[in-house]
Parts: sequence; C-alpha cells; structure tokens
Amino acid sequence: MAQIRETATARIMREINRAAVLDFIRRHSPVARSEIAEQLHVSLPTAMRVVEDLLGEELVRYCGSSPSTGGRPRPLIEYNGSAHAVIGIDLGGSHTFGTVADLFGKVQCELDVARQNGDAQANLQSLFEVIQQLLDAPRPTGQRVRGIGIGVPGFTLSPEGIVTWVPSLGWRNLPLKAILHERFGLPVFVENDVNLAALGEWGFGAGREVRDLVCINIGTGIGAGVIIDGALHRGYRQSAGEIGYILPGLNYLNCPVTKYGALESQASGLGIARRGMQALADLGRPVTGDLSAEDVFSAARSGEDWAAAVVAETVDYLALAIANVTAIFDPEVIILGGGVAGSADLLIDPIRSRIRGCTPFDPALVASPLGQRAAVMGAIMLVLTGTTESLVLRRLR
Amino acid sequence: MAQIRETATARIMREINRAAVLDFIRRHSPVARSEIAEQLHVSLPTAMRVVEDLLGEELVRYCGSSPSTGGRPRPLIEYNGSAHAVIGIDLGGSHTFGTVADLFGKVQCELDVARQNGDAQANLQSLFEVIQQLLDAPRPTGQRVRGIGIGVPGFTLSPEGIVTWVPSLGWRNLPLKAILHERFGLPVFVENDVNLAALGEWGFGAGREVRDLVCINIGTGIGAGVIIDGALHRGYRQSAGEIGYILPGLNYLNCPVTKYGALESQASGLGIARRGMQALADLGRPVTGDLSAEDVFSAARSGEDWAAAVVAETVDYLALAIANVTAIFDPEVIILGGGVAGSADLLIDPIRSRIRGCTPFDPALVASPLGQRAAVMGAIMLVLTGTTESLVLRRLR
DNA sequence: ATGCTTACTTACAACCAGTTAGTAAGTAAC
DNA sequence: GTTACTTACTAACTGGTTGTAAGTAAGCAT
Repeated sequence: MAQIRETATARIMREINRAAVLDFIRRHSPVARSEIAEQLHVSLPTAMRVVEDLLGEELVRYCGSSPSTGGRPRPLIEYNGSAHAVIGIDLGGSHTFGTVADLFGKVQCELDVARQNGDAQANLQSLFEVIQQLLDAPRPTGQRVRGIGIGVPGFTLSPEGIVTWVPSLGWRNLPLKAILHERFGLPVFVENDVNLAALGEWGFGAGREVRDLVCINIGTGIGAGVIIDGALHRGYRQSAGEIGYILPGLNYLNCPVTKYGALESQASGLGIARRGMQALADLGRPVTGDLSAEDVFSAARSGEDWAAAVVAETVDYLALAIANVTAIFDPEVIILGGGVAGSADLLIDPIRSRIRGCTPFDPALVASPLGQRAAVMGAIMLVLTGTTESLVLRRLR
Repeated sequence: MAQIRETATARIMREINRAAVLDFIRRHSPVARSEIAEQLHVSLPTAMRVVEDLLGEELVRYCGSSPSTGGRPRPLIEYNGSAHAVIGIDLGGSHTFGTVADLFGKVQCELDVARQNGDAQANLQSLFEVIQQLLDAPRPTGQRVRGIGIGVPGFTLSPEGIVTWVPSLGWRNLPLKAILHERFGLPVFVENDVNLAALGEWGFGAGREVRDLVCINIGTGIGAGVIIDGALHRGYRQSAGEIGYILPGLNYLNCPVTKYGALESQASGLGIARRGMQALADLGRPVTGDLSAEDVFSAARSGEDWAAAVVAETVDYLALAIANVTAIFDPEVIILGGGVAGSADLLIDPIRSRIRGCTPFDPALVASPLGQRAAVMGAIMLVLTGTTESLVLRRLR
C-alpha cells in the first residue's frame, strides 16, 4: 500500500516556482521581472518576491536597465553564475576528470589524472586527492563552492548518494555522498556518468531549449541518459537508457550477455577496435599490439577501405539504435556524445541518411557540443537544482 | 523564449492533492481518512477537507466503520464508482466497440458494431448513433454520465481533442471533441487508442500499483502506450510508443517504410498472416482466400510445423522489441495487449525465455487482463482525471 | 459511571499567489 | 520648466491552501 501520486504543500509550490524562475533567468538573462511574470504566467508580485529571494542568495543580480519604451525603464536581472563554483568530477574508466567551474559552466580549473585502478579504497583515496586539489585551486574573490557533483561509470541510488556497483573502481554499495560530505563539508551529489552528461547537455549543451532529450554516450561502452520534462528519467531499476543492450538483430536473441550488451559489443569504442583488428586480420595484415577506435576513424579519413567498411558498419549499428530510440521515445533531440563522438563528422550525416524514412519522423540528431565536459556540466545542474526540493511539475499535453 | 518548467498556484496544489487522495481511495477502498493522511504524508485536516469535497461530488461515500482498536472506531470511506457512468468508445479498424461502464470499470452495456468504412462524414454519423444508443441504454437510478472518452486509431492532439489523422476513418484535422461536446453536452476526451489502452491497464489492469509502464498493442499494426508517473508520455511529435517502427535488424535500414513500420510488417496481425501464407506457399500448399493471424496460432496449437515456425519467428520479433523497450525505458511492467495478445499463451513464456540474459534486468512481461476492453477502461481514467487540472507532480529519484 | 483510547473538529497560524490601488521614475509634448 | 502620459514597482489586502495544536466526540474496558 503505497502512494502513486505525490502530494503538494505551500513550500513545494514555492520551490517549484523558484526553480521555474531561476531556470528562466538562467536561460534568458538579462531579463526584466515583468517579462518573467508574463512568460511564466505568474503575477508580477510573485515574480518580484521570488527574484527577491534569488537576489538574497546571490544567484541573480541587477545589471543595468533596458532602454525606456516611454515610461520608467526596467531594471534587468541577470544570472549571477560567476559568484558560485561547483566541483564536478567525471570518474571515467581509466581517467579522473575534474573541474572547478562557475554556475555559467565556465571552467576555472581542470584536472585530468590517469588512474591506475587499485582497490576500492585506493580509488577512493585518489578521488579525495583530486577533490582537495580542486578545492585548493585559486578562485575569484568572494566565490563560494556550492557543492560537489560526481559522475561514476556504474549504478547509483542517486538521491541517497550510494554507489551500488562500479566494476572499474571496485565499488559496491559505497555511501559516497555521506563519505564525501563528512570529509569536505559540502553538499554532494552522486549520479551515473551518462545521466550526468545528459543533464549537462540539457543545461548547457544541445538541449538548452528542450523538455525531453536522449543523450547517447559512446565510449568504452554505450549508454544513454534520458531527460523528461527537464528531469532525469532513471527507470524502475535505475537502468533506463541502457541502450548498449539494444539488440541489433534477431540473431542476438540467444546470446546472453556477459559484460557488454549486444549493441555495445559492436558499436562501442571497444567494439569498433575489435572489428577493425578483425578486418585487418582478414586482409592478412594482423595488428601487433593494440588498435583503437580512434585509429580506425583516422584510417577511414585517409581513405583506407577496410576502415571505411568498419565505420560504415558502425553507422549501421548506431542508426538502428537511434531509430529505435526515436520510435519508442520520440525525444525532441538526440545528442551523440562520449569519446567516439569526437568522430561525429564521420557518423552524424551517414546515420541521418540511413534512418531517413524508417521512422515516422526523422530524429533531430546532433553531436555533443560539450564533449568531454558534458558530465561536469551536469554536475553543475545537479548542484543547482539539487539544493531545492526534488519535484517537477509536469503539464500533460 | 518559452518556459521549460511549469509554475504552480494554490488551486493547482489543491488539484494535485485531490487527485492523489482520490486515486488512493480508488485503489485502497474502503479506507479510513486517518490512513489516507498517514500514507500520503498530508495532515489529517487536509485529508478531511479533500475527502469532504469528494463526498460532495459523490465520488466517494461512507461505508461502515472499521472495528475499534480500543478507541473511537474509524468510519471508512469507499470509492463510489457505481454512482457515475462513462461512455467509452474504441474506434477499431473495422469495428466500433462502445461501452457504458461505471467508474469501477464495471461494464453495464456493451456494443460492438461492424462498420463498413464510408467517407469521413458517414463514419462520424455512425459514431453519433453508437453514442446515442449507449446514452439511451438503461442505467441504475441516480447514475449520471460524467463524460465520453474516445479512442481513435491514429494521431490526435489530445488536450485540444482534435483528430489529426486517422487513415481508416478518413479523418483529418477533425475537431472531434468540439463536435461531440456540441451534440451531447458532455465532457469529451479524445485519445489515441493505444495510449487509451495503456491508461486502462494503468487504472484497472496489470499496471494498477505501478508508476511507469509500457502497454504494447498488437493488432493490425503494432503500437505501444507509455505511462510515466501515472500519466501518458506522448513524445515531442506525439509519436512516442510507435514501436511498430522498431528495426529488427540492420537489413531494415535502407527500406523506407510506406504504410507500416519494419517491425509491424513482420509481427503484427497482418505480418503474421502474410508470413503464414508464405510458409504454406513454400510448402506447395497455397491458400485460397484469406488466412488470419488467428488461423496461424490455432494451426500452431494443433501441432502444424509450418505454423509453429511462423509463431517462433513472431516470438523472435516481439522478444527483440521488448528487449529494446526494456533497455531504453526500463518500465516497471510491460503489458501485451491487442488482438494478437489473445494468443498470449503461445507468446509470453517463449518471449521471456528468448530475452533472458540479453538485458540488464529481465522485463516484467504480462498479458493484458483487460483484453478488448483496455481502451474503454482507459476512457474511464481519462474522464476521471480529465476533469481536473492536467498536471502531475513528479518526484525525482 | 469513570477513565482510556482513538477519531475527529475547530480555531488558528503560516505561507503563498493573485488583485488592486497607489507611488515612483522615467519620456514626450508644449 | 511644467504637464501629461507611460511604464515599473510597491504595499496592502483577499482568498486559498496546508499544517499545528488544542479541544471535543465516540466507543471500549473496567
């Protein structure tokens, strides 16, 4: 016997309106308060009161006036992103990428440390060190750190901040939020790295003006973050967006997956590299040592046939996955990110033309403008929205 | 410059709480008010006030008391579904299925009329007649009709009640809601039939205790309704859940679809029939006249090899689709409905075993308990929730 | 009857959004 | 420079909501 629909209180109502106003200012600043009231369909006093609060928190500030249109000119309000900093960490498979950025998403300090994955404790220790280093970096005077956002390549219980399982780091049921909060005394938010990248794209990247999006991340594996109504959709078992497990053909049905899903065994960075090596071996040119997906793409760029064929196959796999996402979900935009998306120029257009006509509507497919920084930008969004009640009002249409 | 996040007012807050309380009573009646307050985390006076309203609308009523636990016994409140009726219409490809049901989902009058599809105007006229017949059917004394819900096999703009495009009926940009409201003077709700079936399953069928579900409908074509947080997810272009367009293999990439999507050209009722006829032809036993999907299933039941093979193929296609839905959405439950789901006994278990191990988690797959009535049950949910503000409060987790 | 337990009622406080009327701060015309 | 006008903002108030807390009612046990 549990509730299915949520209930509301006056405080929640205020939080909802606060979030709406802040989000609006962030996306449209500088902007006048009367404009906010009009666009968000709230009364002017309400807009005034909320902005007053935000001014108090220094999340927004005055910035001059708009020229008069015949009457008293409107003071403009702008997002005061530079007054606050966020520590954003993206724990990749072999690297830890950390930044200090302000709430505009402007990166003030960047750290990319290779990590020889040790045991769980050693990896945690190395995370401590990275965070400490970032905290020690010089900041503009008066700028305060508002929180720490961490993206991990694995499963998390997000509001609780517990890392359920991250194979590459050896973390199982690690209460990371509590540990870091204890140590650094700051608000901490823990989230799956792919979800975090999706949030980043929604806040700062290709999904800024959008309610729903899917952000596909192609790196060692393949995963996607799903955003609905400006908030993550995590799924019943926290595994929505696990598109690496899409089956690209009936023949994949009887192969229980071990470590990697069917799609990602073919189209991920690892899959591309593997098929590249196979292609070379078939030509009687076996590779000694390692071949990377990057190598395959650059060989394709310089016109080598075997590589072009591997890329074409990759395009097929991704086109199928994107067509399926479109058919099932119909998001406003689909964003291609992750390491392999660095070669988006070789992928996007071919994928588009492969899909054309196969789905009711052609998907809006774009390459991630944020690239490697998507996840740390997501950390900013987490900190920004995470300080408020975690509720979203959804209008049905 | 548009808003992305919605704003709230006191009235909306009340509507949200009203909907939550009504939904709770509907699912758990009879129930005491103090229990409602406790379970929904609202104060007792709030629960009292909301229930008072609902009593006034006769949506709930008193029904005795629970035995005392030492103090004053609790009067129990129950859902008063039998006091109100809803006209639910499912406009199928060749039949119009209409019901009068009460808010419990108890069908009081059922009408299934074959329709020789004429022009748009004739089809509309025939709809008028069905509705009038249903309205004229005898009802329990005091029972009032609260609204009309219509499911159409095509695209709709739901809140506006405009039918964008329904090929089988020849309707294009038809303001059905306005037309029916004008004629019958009742609240009217228009929705895609598959979405309506999903709502029905959520309210009365296999998705009663669930926040997220996908309801797959296999009939002439294949489509799915997607429910997130107890409300339909329609997608940016109103085409979420169009899983008939899922690509079941790379070889489908270069075939622009005409009328049917790739998956549904194979696994829908029509696709099954077509493959059945092909199988027989290959055996040198060409069919004169028509073969239906039903025929294929019954042949499979009586042990004919060709039919078993066709069914096995169908299982493969559906298993792939369901695996992909699971990977992308991770719904709490996936429901198989529509005409072909009448043969769910031949499908569900084989699909389950084909998927096993291919996705991070095995999907919870069930056959529709509502069958043909799913859509008209959805009409009830539309009328029930449609009288309130169309907003849902979504808690993030 | 008395006391106890539980359910409910009432009154009130706190909070929030909307309305309305008034004030402030500009521009434009004369 | 004065006046009229326009626009932006403020303040006070209304209406609606939830929550708290104290008091009342209803049944049960002794």
